[in-house]
Amino acid sequence: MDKKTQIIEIATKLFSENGFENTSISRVCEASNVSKGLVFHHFKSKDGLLREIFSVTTKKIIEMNESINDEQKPMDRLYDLINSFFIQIKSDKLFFQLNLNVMTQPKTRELLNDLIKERSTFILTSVKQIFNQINTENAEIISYLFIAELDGIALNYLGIFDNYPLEQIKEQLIKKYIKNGI
Amino acid sequence: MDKKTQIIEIATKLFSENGFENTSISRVCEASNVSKGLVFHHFKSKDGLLREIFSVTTKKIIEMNESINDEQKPMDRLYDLINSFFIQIKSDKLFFQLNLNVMTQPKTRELLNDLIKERSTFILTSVKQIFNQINTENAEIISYLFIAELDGIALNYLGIFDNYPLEQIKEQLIKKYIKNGI
DNA sequence: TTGCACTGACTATACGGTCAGTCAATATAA
DNA sequence: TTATATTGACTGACCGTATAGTCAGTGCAA
Repeated sequence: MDKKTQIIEIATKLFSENGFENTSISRVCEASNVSKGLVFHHFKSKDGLLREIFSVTTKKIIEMNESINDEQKPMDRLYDLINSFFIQIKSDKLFFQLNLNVMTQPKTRELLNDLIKERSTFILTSVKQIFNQINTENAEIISYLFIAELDGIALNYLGIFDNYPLEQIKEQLIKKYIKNGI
Repeated sequence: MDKKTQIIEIATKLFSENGFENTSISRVCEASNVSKGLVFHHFKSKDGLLREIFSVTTKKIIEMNESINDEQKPMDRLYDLINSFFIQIKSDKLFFQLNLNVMTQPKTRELLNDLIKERSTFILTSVKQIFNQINTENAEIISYLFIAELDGIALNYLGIFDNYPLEQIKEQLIKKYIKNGI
């Protein structure tokens, strides 16, 4: 494998597990069997490495979204969205962990500000599109609330509550958004 | 003012503004006109200082809740809860910032694990009590979702979206929980 | 021969934490 | 009242360590 890609992958894992500030470049080098010089050859700084990681992740999110965007009915797309969110949050905890981590730390949030804006705009637009097609009143505000709900669930599940009843919460969400008319 | 209290207050402010990992004890000392030795005289470590800060904050939350817990109707209490959340989030951004920060960083989350559990249990219990009195079906899950919504709103408002339409989101929340029957 | 991925020893700096000691206030004893 | 002992808040120089980042140089593919 390309060593540059390898550095990105290992760094993503370590940043997720230990947090960005608590992961030194030396540890990344150790874990990926690469010299310190090489990291700074490929990335202009530790901050630059994080930016690249965040960009790569955003690309993945966009690709994933495009692959789902079939010609389904909007209600089914919403259902799929909720389902895939809960699947992801269970299987890829670290990914969510890292994103929460960098978005809630003042320094990294500043560093990634433009990339965060770019990503969140994309997500808002996608969700709003669905609610618009469902013909929801107040689609924009409902979209904001929907995103807040998912983010809040991720936050509470990953960082706050023990024995978080994910499955029941998912059912409740589906009931709320799919079965009732919001 | 007591120098110990002063250290706690200044440290809270700096940790909130710059993040825990990005605030050195030296900077805390500078800002509060106190020697390094004194900080370690009062607190056994930097981590210990953070734990004390978090504890103090939890105490404040509990006190605040108890002062609200009048003999109001449960629906009014829910209304008050939502309102005071939105007032707080606007006026005390830094406070929320710090709490999100320490709960999403692996190292600090570990360090504060027991305190986070204690606080979140208290919050869940308080909210569940209200929904129980309203006679909500599935009060526990509804409580989890309600808390997730508020946390998500805080996260999105403080860390993700520009021009977050707080006021409209508040109205929508009230409509959902108070005017409709959830 | 040129260019580029790659190395690892090196530097400057900043960090958390320690420690010997100062000083003022309080308690004790005469 | 006066002299002495004890406490505990407080200082700042100091220490070992770890960090991000540099750079002169190596080896290899085109």
